Amino acid sequence: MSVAAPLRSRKAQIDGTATALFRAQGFAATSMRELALAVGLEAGSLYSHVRSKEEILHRVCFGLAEDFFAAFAAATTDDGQPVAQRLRQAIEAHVRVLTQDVAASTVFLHEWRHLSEPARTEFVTLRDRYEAGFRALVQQGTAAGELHCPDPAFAALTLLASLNWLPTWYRPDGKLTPDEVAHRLAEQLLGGLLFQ
Amino acid sequence: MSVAAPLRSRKAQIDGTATALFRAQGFAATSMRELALAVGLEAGSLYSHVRSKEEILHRVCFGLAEDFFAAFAAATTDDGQPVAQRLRQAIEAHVRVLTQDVAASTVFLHEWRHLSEPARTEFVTLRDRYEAGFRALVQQGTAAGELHCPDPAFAALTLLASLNWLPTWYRPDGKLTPDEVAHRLAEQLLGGLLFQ
DNA sequence: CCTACCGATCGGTAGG
DNA sequence: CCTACCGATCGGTAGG
Repeated sequence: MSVAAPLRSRKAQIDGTATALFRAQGFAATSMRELALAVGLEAGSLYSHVRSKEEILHRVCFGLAEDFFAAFAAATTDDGQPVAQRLRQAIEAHVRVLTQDVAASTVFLHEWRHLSEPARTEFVTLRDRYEAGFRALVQQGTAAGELHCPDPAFAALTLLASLNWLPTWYRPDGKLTPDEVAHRLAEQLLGGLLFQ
Repeated sequence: MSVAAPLRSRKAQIDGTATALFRAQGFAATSMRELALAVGLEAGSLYSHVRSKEEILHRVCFGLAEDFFAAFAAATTDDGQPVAQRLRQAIEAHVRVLTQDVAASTVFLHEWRHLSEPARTEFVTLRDRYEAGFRALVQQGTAAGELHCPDPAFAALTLLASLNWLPTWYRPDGKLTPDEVAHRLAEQLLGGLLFQ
């Protein structure tokens, strides 16, 4: 007795479609009826798979936060590499997560304010912690004499900021692969930080 | 007979308050009743000063577009300066417009998609033209051997992108003045483009 | 997963 | 500038 079958994939389909709609129109301007139509269900049926509209947003935002943390950790595990090299890898990792799912990234970057408390505060805390990781790298690099900048905290902030506009212009079907984009961005941004 | 008095300033007050609300919550999530309350009127009274919710958005978006164009033009009028210097001035001018009204800038950067046609297309056209101005500078600078980058169009795009995240982190009451922020950003970004 | 529906709220208008 | 109100639409639920 009872269901069982396509529950998992239905939910994933709903999340994915919702992400695309949230990206294109914003969370507030996207209605559950619109989502239902796009996914081929009646409005009320959505609630068999999803508790609320905000629950979808919550999953997207915190899911991507996990991706960013995992990518950063993998990119910066110390192999005795110079700090500048680890920073370069962190930049490229960040870009790769952004390019992997542009829609989800846009939602992550812009729509999180529609989370209600306490989720909203939790999210901001995560973001701050992530930024602190970059800040630490820039500070270490500066202390080690590998980077030169008047204010490491400012440099780290604007460095990350430089990357986060990417979902606005990046096209997955463009002529540059994600890795090429990541490499060029790192090159362009680090060129201003590295000695020489 | 008839009114006359505070019409102008009321409208400006409504625009300003709406801009702050649009920034904080997004256009779609901001109701006219909320705006009315914030401005000390009843909901219906708003429509004595304003034709529609979208009209406010239209004014903010296109008003700021004018500011950007004017600032760019003033910053790049040729005094026989090197291209790199004109690019630096364009960057600083862009940052100064952004810092001058962070709320309006945020709306300009993010909420324009809630414009309906044909305004939306007009807006995108303006943005493209503005970006083309930066692209031309980077291309000229590269051709003149003042800048070095593998792909001027890519560099111009990401350069501007780097600046546009500013409203997300910039605090008018921070320790850096707008001019200092503008200068540091230009320094950090151009450092990676300039020879040496 | 659908039908039918709830109360709330939306942008905007009429008439003064 | 207010009161009173319009039709539409919203997120979500009940009951099957």
